[in-house]
Amino acid sequence: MSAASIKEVARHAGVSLGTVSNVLNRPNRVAPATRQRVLDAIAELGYVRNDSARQLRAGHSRTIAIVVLDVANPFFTDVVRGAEQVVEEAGAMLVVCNSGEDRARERRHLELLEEQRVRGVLITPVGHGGQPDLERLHNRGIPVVLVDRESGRANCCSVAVDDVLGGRLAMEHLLEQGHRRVAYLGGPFSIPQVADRHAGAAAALAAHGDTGELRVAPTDTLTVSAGRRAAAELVTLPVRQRPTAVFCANDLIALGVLQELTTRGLRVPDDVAIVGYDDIEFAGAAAVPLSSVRQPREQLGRTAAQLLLEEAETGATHRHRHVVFQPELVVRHSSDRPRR
Amino acid sequence: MSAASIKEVARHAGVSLGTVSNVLNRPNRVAPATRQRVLDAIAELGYVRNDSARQLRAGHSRTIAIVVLDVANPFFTDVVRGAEQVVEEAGAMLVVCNSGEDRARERRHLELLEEQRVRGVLITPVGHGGQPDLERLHNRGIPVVLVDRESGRANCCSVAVDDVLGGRLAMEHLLEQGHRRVAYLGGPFSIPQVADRHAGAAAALAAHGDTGELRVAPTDTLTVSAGRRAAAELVTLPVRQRPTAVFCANDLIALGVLQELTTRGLRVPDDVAIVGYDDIEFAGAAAVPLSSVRQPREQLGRTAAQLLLEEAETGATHRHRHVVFQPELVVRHSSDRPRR
DNA sequence: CAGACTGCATGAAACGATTCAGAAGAGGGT
DNA sequence: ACCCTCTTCTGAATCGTTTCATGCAGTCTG
Repeated sequence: MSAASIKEVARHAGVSLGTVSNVLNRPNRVAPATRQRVLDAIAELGYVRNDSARQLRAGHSRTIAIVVLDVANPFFTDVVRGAEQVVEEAGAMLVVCNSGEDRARERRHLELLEEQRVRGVLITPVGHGGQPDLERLHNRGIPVVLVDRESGRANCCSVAVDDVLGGRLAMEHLLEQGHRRVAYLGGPFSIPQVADRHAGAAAALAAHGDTGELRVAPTDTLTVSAGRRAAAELVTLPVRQRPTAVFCANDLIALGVLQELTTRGLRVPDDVAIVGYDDIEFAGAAAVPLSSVRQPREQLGRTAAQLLLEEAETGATHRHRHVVFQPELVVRHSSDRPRR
Repeated sequence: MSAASIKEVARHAGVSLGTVSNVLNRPNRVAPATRQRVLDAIAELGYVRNDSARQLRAGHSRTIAIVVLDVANPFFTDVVRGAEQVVEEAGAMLVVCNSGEDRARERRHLELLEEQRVRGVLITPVGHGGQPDLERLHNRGIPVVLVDRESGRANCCSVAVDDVLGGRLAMEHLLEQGHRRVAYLGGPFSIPQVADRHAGAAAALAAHGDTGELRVAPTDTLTVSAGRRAAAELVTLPVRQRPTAVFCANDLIALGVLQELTTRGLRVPDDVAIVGYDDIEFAGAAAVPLSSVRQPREQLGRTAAQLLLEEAETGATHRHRHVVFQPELVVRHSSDRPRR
């Protein structure tokens, strides 16, 4: 049972502590015969390294943490998968922590991670990210990379996706399909993504020159049912004022809109076209396959992890970088040119 | 920068090591005045406990790991959320590891977790769960709880959901709605869940007495596109042989079926009724809201974590338990009684 | 053959927290 | 004065690993 230490391995193999350690960490410094004896002893005793002792000595662990707003959100799960690839390649371990959009839980996680002397932290902070908690980590020499947040003038790396561009792409596409009355559904606008996507759409309309209208139908959350409610309201408009297309701040809203419109006998895309955002797995599997703006989610995770590892290795000489990815529009049927 | 140790705190406050430790761990053993001086020193130096040293001394960590087959699967994310609640309440930390259905990665994770001397492991193992890796953990005194796997005669606790019952509930419901030709879509049957759900459905049909048919349309995966393909094939049957209802091994398949049938002009539920399994978030938001068998996913996670903590505390005297939860059928519109 | 070098093995010191036997001092009782 | 008890504080020992100065043979060089 339990707890065979390096010392017992040494005794068993008839060598000293240091030699066993060398076999483990610099095998080629040890004569083959000796090495084999040690390896046999290890196998026989079922010895397993004690990482706590290692870390204590090393001053830090080899694990990297990612703190996400919601483990169940497909956006984050894909980011996690991306980060995982890079971290594991580097022989480290990725642990996933869930803040659940709760500042207190976020703080508690960060405290525990700090106690564990993690090698670095990837985080999408609750709120905008000017947290003093993050500041503290940084001061303590623990690298932090912001995910899907602009760090502004801040003192850490960040990876994000250009949401303004995403909004523009969606709007340009709708304009090309001939739409001139478009609604933007989403909210709250306190979420940077929601505001940016709208700003992009508005900019595209302005650049287009033609007269045209971008009506904003704010929602209180980014959920399917919020989408349904918003759609129900749009439908009450007189036909001549009713938007011929809607651009939704995310796919959940878009799915809600699709569902509500269909229920009320409006055809998508012939009566109302829809473009969503995020390209979640179900976007393509909806009753009418949904056009959507896709973000390079795994890529985001991979890059974030790379930046972190880089910073962890170079240390003080590190120069912070801010990587911004470009989203792409995936055109499916919900935004086909209406047949009239 | 970095690394204020307990020793420096002691010097700063003019007390000994042991006193600082007491302030941290048994504050009431220390005179209030002294305690305050120590706390001030801690605040001033920005001291943070070093968990590695703590663990080294204690012999084990306070983190609990959960190893899941797929971080992106809504089933597991809910289980994680449930486990989180319990683990955090107990003042421990939950780390999520992703095996991605890959035995090698699973093994690597377990090795690292063992090196870290985690307090316990919740796991849905790749395959059936007779792994020697798990055996090793157990021998080393690290409690293991199987999630969504029957441990058979095995030497650890387990939590699971009765999939046979779930299959029965779905089938009984369809029989009640008057269906006599039903298809079961799902696969591969090597997945215990797929086989059990079918077994339950078959049992319900047999118990019903009446003649009736349960046709099996095996799929190679449990995805939306697999569902579409299977549905496309069903549609080619002569109307008199075509099933009037399908029971799908999970919701993704069900959504695929719904989509394909709709595309081909068949009405759900009037021409074909559908019952899915898992009750994922999108089940209720589908074009036709989907009837589905719901598993108590968070509950599963909570209970698993409770069993684990219990075992970690009681130690050798622990008696393993196997908890089986009952699923429930959520009836929506995809299985409404057909109007004819 | 002295001196330099190489290859291999050694074991004490350090990392930082916890624990525990016991010292020091205060107060009470006789 | 003496013995007890109680509270409060002390500091050495300990956990398991890594590192590094050191030692010991043997080999090569001139």
